[in-house]
Amino acid sequence: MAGCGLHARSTPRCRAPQRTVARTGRGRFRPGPCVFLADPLTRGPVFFSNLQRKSMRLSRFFLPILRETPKEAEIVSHRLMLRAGMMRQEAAGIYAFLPLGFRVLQKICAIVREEQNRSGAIELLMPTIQSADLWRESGRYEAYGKEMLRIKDRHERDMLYGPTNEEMITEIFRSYVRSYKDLPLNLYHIQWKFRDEVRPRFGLMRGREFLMKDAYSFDLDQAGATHSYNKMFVAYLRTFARMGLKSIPMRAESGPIGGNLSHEFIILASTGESEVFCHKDYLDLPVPGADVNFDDVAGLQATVDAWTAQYAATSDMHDAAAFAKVPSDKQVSARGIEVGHIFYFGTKYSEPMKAVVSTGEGGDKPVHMGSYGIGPSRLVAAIIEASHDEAGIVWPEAVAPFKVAILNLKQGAADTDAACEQLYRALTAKGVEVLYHDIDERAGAKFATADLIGVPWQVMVGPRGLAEGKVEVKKRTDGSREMMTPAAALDLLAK
RNA sequence: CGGGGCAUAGCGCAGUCUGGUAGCGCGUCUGGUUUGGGACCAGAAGGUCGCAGGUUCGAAUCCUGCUGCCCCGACCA
Repeated sequence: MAGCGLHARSTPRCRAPQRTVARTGRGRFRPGPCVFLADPLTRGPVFFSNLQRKSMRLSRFFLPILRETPKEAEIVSHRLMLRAGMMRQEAAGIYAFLPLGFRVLQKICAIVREEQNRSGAIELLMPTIQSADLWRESGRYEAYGKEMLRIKDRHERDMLYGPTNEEMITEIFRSYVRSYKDLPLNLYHIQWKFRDEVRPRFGLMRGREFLMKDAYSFDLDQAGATHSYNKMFVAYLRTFARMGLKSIPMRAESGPIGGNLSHEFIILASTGESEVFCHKDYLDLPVPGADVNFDDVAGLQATVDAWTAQYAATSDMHDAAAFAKVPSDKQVSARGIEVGHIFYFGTKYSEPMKAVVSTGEGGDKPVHMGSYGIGPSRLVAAIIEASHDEAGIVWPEAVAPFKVAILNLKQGAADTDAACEQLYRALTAKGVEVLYHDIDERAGAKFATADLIGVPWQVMVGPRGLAEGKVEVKKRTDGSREMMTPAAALDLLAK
């Protein structure tokens, strides 16, 4: 399915941290309902920023930490998400996001939205349930197979839980758009999808229900479609970079349509599902800034060219001979996880579904389309795969559920309680997202919890430091710590 | 869909071979002592042993069927 552009075929192999080895398919991204949360670190539009509480006291939060790992979890991200109380499995491949996980999902969605919007795409929201008739028009109702969850309503009408939305968006487009003057157009939404995998596995990495951001572009001709494709290409580079990830676009199977306009965006993670091969230079290529001009056709093309000039392929597209031509000191073979997939498929749907526009020269012609997917729910897991250590998750600041954790090392003592309270209020007042660990637990337990849930900064407030008027600030990424006055900590963390 | 495994307290497990009325660790609750890397003592609560049949005086344990979940493979335009 084109929609499939959004995912991919796959063949990966997942290496769990210690021993597990698993294979995974690539190709999907799962998305979900979204609430949007403004990322305090970004410029750009902010959406519904007040829907989410900035700060929380752990005593009033819902954070079911597990000390031991449920045995069904094999890969790191799955284990850590369960232990950190981020999600819960409700059925094979179907998960509930608990508050902590939901916050991360929202952060991811917010970044995806901002970058989609920046590139000129427009958000709408299509339903999860679709009519089979729509799919009969494109011929995919019969072609899709058992992966599609088919449902009958009370009137015995054939319905389905959407695995993707090409048909629906094409139907919407053709209902309103008649002229080339309304092009180009790129519409996207972030919605739950369902693909009834034969074998769901690896937690969020390959579930059946998943949140997906899928965008669909419409252009008069291939040249226009290429520019639309390039816009998404650049938006994707920015999106993943903002999440603290190094993503590398890799040429993907273009399928029966032909052409070479399809790329998978792979992030490197030692426990990644698939084997990837690429030129080392990709690791240092600069990502376009927020001021990139998306209307600059030549400029965008130059950026895309730079990002596709060198060798980069997943194992199933790997060409050993071509890779051998890369200087040996520049050869990188690693593991990766597919987090996005963009695809140009021309008139595959517009033709059978008659999505045509007048050309200005008399007559109509089917529009050229492309579809572009990102899997926010899969990204939650992918980011953990790419960023964790023995103690737990290490969130990149942009997607962290909270920026700071305040650990009261002696709950109930007047001085530490007062210092924590003051710091909590001051940070919150400055808009910093804080989780105040105010439960009466031993210091060690608090350290373990904070490390596990991966909050970027920990402020430890204990009698020892307070005696000198100081608190200790620890950075989760490298474990470095420094004693400083509460005022200095406030300064450091609120900037 | 083929192959393998698991299902006993919230989580991790023992008990099943050799039927006799369910146990350990963690967690939870009470009280006390503790308090800078997952404390200690004392006490307590918590289980249709996945479901349904069968064998038996008696089934977590043996037999049959079913369901769910996990892993490997196939699949993943």
